[in-house]
Amino acid sequence: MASTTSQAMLNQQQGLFENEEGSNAQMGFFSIPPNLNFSSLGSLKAFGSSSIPSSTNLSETLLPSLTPLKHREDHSITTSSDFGGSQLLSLQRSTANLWAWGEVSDDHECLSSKRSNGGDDRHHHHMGVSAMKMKKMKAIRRKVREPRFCFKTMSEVDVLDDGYKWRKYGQKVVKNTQHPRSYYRCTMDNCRVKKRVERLAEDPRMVITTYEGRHVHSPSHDLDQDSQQASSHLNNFFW
DNA sequence: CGTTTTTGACCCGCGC
DNA sequence: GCGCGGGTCAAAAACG
Repeated sequence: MASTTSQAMLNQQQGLFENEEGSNAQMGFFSIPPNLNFSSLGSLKAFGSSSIPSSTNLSETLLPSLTPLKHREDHSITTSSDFGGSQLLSLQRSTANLWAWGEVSDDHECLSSKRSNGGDDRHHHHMGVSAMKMKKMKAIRRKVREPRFCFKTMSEVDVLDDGYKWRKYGQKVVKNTQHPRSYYRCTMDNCRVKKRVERLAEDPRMVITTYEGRHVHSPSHDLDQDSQQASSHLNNFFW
């Protein structure tokens, strides 16, 4: 099985994030420059609304080194150097960009940006808790949706090493796709962060990773001082 | 032997 | 109400 990998160096990544209130979420989309590899991204953290000044330009304030991506056609396919045998490409497509501006809550809805009026589109409530727990805590309804952060990468490996330890708890074949979606949970107890990994149907080389929740701890797999330093500007807003 | 993965069952929301 | 699709559970298997 593809475990974590330092091979998962990425030439380019794109991401999408959402704050805690899903409906009026403020979302941004960024691309990560080639000089940032995934290991340094590993210290990314899903943010909560508390840490995000909602009225500011995210791409400017939060991610100074990340360039906001405009909707555009990109033809560039850059062959990478190969990292330990795994060859990576950096490729952007307009369809991918379309996806990125969609909803995070459902990957298929990601593809079709379907929210139009800002009325009551709270119908997909999609909670991040299991049915069982939902039953148990019937009284305590938590309507606060976990913050989510989702991005896609061009990678041969499905599960990218983000510095945290994950345990797989499910796998589903989603409709109209040939690649299954995998569900992971952070192994740290009391930490209920989940992540979801799947390959894009249109382009199986693309891996979509969706994080949900915030870690209540630091990465288990320790980063050396340098890499922490290197991504310190990210740490203000992520994990 | 403890931990993780696999995988079918189960639950739930939603559309018809 | 029923069926479908997606998310999670949990027992068994696999792994180290």
